[in-house]
This record gives sequence, structure tokens and C-alpha cells, in this order.
Amino acid sequence: MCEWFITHMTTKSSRRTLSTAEERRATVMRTAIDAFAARGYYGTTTTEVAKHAGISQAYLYRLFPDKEALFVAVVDHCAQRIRECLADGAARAGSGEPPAVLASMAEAYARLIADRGLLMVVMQANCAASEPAIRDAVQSLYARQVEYVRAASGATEEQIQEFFARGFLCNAVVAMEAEDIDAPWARTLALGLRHYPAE
Amino acid sequence: MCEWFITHMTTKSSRRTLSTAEERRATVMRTAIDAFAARGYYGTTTTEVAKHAGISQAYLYRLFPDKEALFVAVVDHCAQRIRECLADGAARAGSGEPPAVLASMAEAYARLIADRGLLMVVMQANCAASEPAIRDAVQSLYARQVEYVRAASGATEEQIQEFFARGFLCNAVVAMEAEDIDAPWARTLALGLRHYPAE
DNA sequence: AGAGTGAGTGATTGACCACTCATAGAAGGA
DNA sequence: TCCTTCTATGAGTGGTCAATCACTCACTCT
Repeated sequence: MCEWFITHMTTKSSRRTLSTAEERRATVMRTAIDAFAARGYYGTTTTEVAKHAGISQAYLYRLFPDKEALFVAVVDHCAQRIRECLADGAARAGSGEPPAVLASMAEAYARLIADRGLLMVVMQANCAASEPAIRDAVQSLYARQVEYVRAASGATEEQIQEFFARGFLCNAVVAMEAEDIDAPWARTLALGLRHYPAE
Repeated sequence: MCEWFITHMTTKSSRRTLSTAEERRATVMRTAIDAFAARGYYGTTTTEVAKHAGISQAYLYRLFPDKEALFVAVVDHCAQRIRECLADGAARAGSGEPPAVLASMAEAYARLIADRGLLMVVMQANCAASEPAIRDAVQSLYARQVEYVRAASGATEEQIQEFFARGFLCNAVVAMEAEDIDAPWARTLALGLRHYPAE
């Protein structure tokens, strides 16, 4: 929150240094994740997003044509981060057997979604499929993920499907905050799901 | 939509027959599913819900104290329908081996979520966990489901977890409307997921 | 120094939303 | 028939939201 101070108020003087629009867009995409994560597309106001990025709400509308385009841009940003994370996991496994590569990717993914915000934005987008533009963004997100996993692991269709099934289970457990609940049902769902505490 | 005509305008005369508040609440819970399914808790207006039930928005506020209570009631209603469905699946399997019972439950569940609305409400609720009352409703929904599946099937923890993992996969596929897409990634995700067309 | 370009904002607007209230009308019992 | 209780609505109210606009200021180039 209030990145403005970090990037612009390094000295005590009131001098301010302008960013380029592209830098600002990048800042917004990073900071908007936490805003949209909590209340989703409909429940998050553009004023909230602007505040998180340290800019005025009016300027947000110069950076993005409307709220929908802003949300789609944030989803695409998340998609890219997830792909980078899967690539990282695959690289770590080297050229092993498919199950070993999948396991390494799963491990990397589990570490990634220790950042709850990123995961929740993806889930929120999944639920906002009634907006065609958002639905398209979600479909393209999963299209790329599935094809990347297939290419990087060389696993069978069944193995890939199970990989994603466990991923969705993981998402749901984190979304409903069941990870820390000490009850049989919660432990059963979270069985063997690595839980990296938030940093 | 417009249930009012069905229950109240069976004759041409302008005479109207009142329902009891309890009947009305039941109607609202049934019809509100489709409203909340599309745009979630924040994106759905109380006017929309009232219209679906064929009553005025003002009267909705006599039946439910506020929007949150209304949404939670709808989620609880969905939870109950899912439990009935699982029980039906278990009954159909008789007293077979755990995997057979789970398969029968999965079959029943797949048939249930041919009704896209019911599934989407549950997913929307899962995403609205930032409201404590809604998060509690979701947790209690899954708590009962997991424990019911455990008791009815006698399966191991791992089997139960995989049962729910496949359930979440199924949910995600339906939510992102990937069932009908004719592309490798979509076919991989939907592999073996029975797809009952909407009635 | 002065002109031109792009970053950035305060104030506003019209639409819409959750929620309220006063009141009309139906059902049913004495 | 009159009276009470409950269903049901029209007409608001205050507040909030996405989107717009006129404007200021910072930086760059000449």
C-alpha cells in the first residue's frame, strides 16, 4: 500500500519524479492483485485499486480503458507468473521421468500460492465467467498451462488431468481457509498439501 | 423467472392468493440460485433476486434481514441439495466396496451439476470468503460433505481426498465452460467427466 | 527561456444499490 | 360484520460507484 512514497518520496522535499505510463501500469498490475483477491471483480472498486497503487482514481482510467480491461490485465499478469513458476519447477527437475517433473512443478506451484492473493485472483476470475472477456482470459490461461505442462513433462493425459485436479483441490482448500483448521474433514482435504506459511 | 404467474395468476381474474412467508422463502431460495450463480454475491442486486422470485424488492427484506443472510440461506439450501444427491448415490450403490460407493456418488454428483446454477453458487460462495458469515457457511458445507462421504463410503483418507479433487476439477471445468470446447487442453481436463446436457 | 507533450489530479455526474417506511389489501376467526 | 394478523407493494433515502473532464504541473527539446 502507498507505493507512491517508495518510488516518489525518497527525499523529504516535495519534488516529485514522474513515472512512465508503462511503469505505472506494471505497478498497478502488481498491487491490484491484493485488491481484487478479496472481493473479486464486482466487489472491488476502482478507487480501492487506485489507492493500492498510490495513484488517483482518475489516472487509473488513463492507464486502462475501463474496469474490465484492468481486471483482465491483472488476470493475464497472474497467468504469466504462474507459467514462470511452472517453468521454474520443470527446470529444477531436469530431464527426469514425467512423474518426477510433475512433482517438481507441483512443489513449485505450492510455493507460489503461499501468496494467497495470486491464487484468489485466478479463482475470482474463474467465477466471473459471465463477462465474456474475463471468461476468455481464464480459458486462455488454462489452455496455456495445460499445454505447457504437457510439453514440459511428457506425461499422459491421465497424469496431467490428475495434476490439475490436485491443483484445483489445493486452490479450494486455500480459498476456504481450511489449511489451518484442526478438524478431520479439513485434514483429509489438505492431506499432503505442502503449506508454506505466508512470508 | 416470473414464478408469480404460475402460483398466483392461474385464473384470468385479478384475485390474488397469498402465500405464507415460509413458502415465499422457499421460492426465493430456489429462484435466487440462478441470479447469484452468474454474478456472485457482490455482483447480484437484491432487485434481481426479487424479480426472479416474482416479488417486490421491499418484501424480500421482510423475508430476509439483509443481503448477506439471503445469500447464506441460498448457500445452505444448495449444500442440502448436494447432500441429498450424495445420499442418493450412496443408496444406489448399496453396501458395496468403498471405491464402488464413491463411483456411484461421483456419478450422482455429475448428474446434479448438470444444473450449472447450483454449482456456480457454491463456487461464488467459495470466492466470497472475505465475508466471515459466508466463509463459515462454506466451511460447514464442506465439513458435512467430507464427513458424509467418509461415513457412507468407508473409504480411506486418500480415496476421499481424490474424490474431492476430482469434484473440484469438475467444478472448474464447468465454471470456465471448457466442457464443450474442442481443443486438446479442454479434452485433457474433461477426460472421463460425464457431461449431462442441461435439461 | 519558451513551447510542446505527457503525467497526474480534484471535482463532478448520472446511474444504481441496499435498505426503510407508510400503507393497501387478503385471510380468517368471533 | 368487524377486527386482527399477515402478505405485499410503491415510493422513497442516503450513499456509493464507474466513468468523465477541465485543469495543473513536470520533463524534454530547441
